[in-house]
Amino acid sequence: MNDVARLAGVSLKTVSRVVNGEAGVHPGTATRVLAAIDQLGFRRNLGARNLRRGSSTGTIGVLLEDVANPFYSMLTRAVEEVARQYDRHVLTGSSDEDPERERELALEFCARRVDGLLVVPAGLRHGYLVPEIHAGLPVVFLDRPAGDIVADTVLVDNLDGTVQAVAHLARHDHRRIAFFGDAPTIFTASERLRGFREGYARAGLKFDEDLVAMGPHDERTILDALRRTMERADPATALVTGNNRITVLVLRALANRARRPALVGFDDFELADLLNPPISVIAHDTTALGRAAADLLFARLAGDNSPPHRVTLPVHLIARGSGEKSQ
Amino acid sequence: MNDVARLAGVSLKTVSRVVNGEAGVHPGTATRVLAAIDQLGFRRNLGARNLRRGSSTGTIGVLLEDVANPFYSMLTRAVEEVARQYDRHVLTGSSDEDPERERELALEFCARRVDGLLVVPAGLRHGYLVPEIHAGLPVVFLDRPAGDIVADTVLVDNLDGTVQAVAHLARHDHRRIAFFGDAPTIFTASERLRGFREGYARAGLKFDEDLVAMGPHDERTILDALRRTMERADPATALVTGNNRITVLVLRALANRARRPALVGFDDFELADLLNPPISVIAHDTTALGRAAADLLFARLAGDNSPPHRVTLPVHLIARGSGEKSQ
DNA sequence: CACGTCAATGACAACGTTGTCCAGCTCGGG
DNA sequence: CCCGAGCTGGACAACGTTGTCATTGACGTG
Repeated sequence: MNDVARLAGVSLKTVSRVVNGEAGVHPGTATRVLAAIDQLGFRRNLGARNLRRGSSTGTIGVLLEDVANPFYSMLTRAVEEVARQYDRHVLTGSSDEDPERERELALEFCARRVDGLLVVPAGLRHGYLVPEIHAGLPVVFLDRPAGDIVADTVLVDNLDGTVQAVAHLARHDHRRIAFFGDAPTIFTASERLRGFREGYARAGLKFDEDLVAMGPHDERTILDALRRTMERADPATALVTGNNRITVLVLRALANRARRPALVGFDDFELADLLNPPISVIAHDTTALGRAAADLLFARLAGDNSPPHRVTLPVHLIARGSGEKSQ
Repeated sequence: MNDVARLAGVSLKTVSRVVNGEAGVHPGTATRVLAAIDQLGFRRNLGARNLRRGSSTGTIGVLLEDVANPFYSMLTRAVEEVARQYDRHVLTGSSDEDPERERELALEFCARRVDGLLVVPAGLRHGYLVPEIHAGLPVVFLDRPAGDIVADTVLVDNLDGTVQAVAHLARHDHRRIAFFGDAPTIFTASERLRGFREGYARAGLKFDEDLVAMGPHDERTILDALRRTMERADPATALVTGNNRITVLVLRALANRARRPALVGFDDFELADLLNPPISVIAHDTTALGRAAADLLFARLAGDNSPPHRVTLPVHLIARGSGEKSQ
């Protein structure tokens, strides 16, 4: 900016005025300054600007498990869209379900003075965020609640989802239904398991612990789980899968089997309707989830300081056929 | 930091020393300072730090079409992974294929003093980046080349991809093959079309312009295109789709049809192997693409100033069945 | 002509850090 | 007892901006 001023033969402050479109600069002077800016390829340093003005950095941080997972990338996009309306940019970080990594990223983002933080928490302890929140940083938890602090949270109705899944399968005469879920330390996984039991209870079925296989899952554990639950004297005739990844693992494992259990998966996914049979799922509006969380964040930034909200978005079962009978 | 100094009863500079782990601070003093930091919830302002030190901001910018598209989210993740190795964070921006938006985002990222820029270009003119590149900003173009400037670029072998697709279909006795591609202004789309023609030539087939339908595509244009190419006296018996989205649109449009053309899609996608028939695709290693581009960027940051590279990654056909005959 | 008004511009401090340099203290050796 | 070395700690400037206030000169008015 100094160089620009020198080249245009004006003071630093005048350049600043031109750059900021402030009134009270002679048009001729402004033209000279703009020419100098162009010639030097000057671009004002937003870091310095924000420092001086004490204003926001214009960024928000998003912490999630893995941007490559379609579920999270849709969330990210929804957040980006809202952020754009408020002239903010998005810093993303993938925690890979590692609480320590999540903490590092969160504190790093704080040191960068993000205006707010959206977190899909991996860990259960978020005390480290308390000073930041206290210092005025808005934080919204997304898809999962914070472990040990009260804060804004936007969830989907996990429990109701698996309740509906079991009800649907029971309606189609399934009596022995298995559940393959993610690691029970993950909130959504344990909620979905809870809903699964609840569904059994409401359908008046006898719950059998042996039909539950919690993760983390990979190809091998899924094959194991299928063997344990399907190849026995009283096999499960139906299966509920606890998230999109597990659903895909199961589909792949079942691909070449003659007999397949009926199936309802948690999370909708692209092409579910084009498989044979089309896969019934518990769907929720991922975009709405991201948008709701971002809206809440920006409401906080705009000064809303009501007590922490906890929003639960509905889920709904999309019956496509795979839940109706074993094939 | 001032407050911390006051509380600990030391000078500003001593706090700075403690925060930076510099030598020459009495352990007792350090402890007092750390306690004060803890008590006040102090977190150093990285913006100010970078300003003062004139050092990097520790961020790189990634510009792409849409983070929600699995192809781009895999790229993003690969980039994030490399960035992490170099202690950098990632700012993403979706341009939605709008060159103006891309330009805005790029310049905004420059003003934020990102250390480097990875761009999947939407527009054809990138002159606006010249001053920045000249000023030392490393920029790597990814998946598509820059329109009008020479710069580092990492591509996949689009041409070879559709050449292979046509060869594969011709090998299975298809003589009339249609191509549904994206808007021809998009580099990858026009390259793939070029490869498609080249494939016809190499297979000794007679090219028919009427079997080509370039986008942008949506549900309606795909239905139109299918009608035009398939419901005629001399219908196409096979189809090459120009990217993952178009492939999915086609699959959905064909879902309830009795007769389906043979199909080869550009871009692999999850579950392609589980459809009926399994979909043959031209696959490329998306993660490798993102990694290669990021590696190149960080090489530049590390001081490599050899002439611009242009890397082309290979593609390969995965024959799964859908390319073999019409059903 | 003196004065107030207004438009245009500039000098200076400050944002929160860190690098440079210097001052004070302690301690051991001569 | 003096001196220098080594260890602590602080004062000050600077990074690139912008907010505040002062200065300059031109102009219109009584």
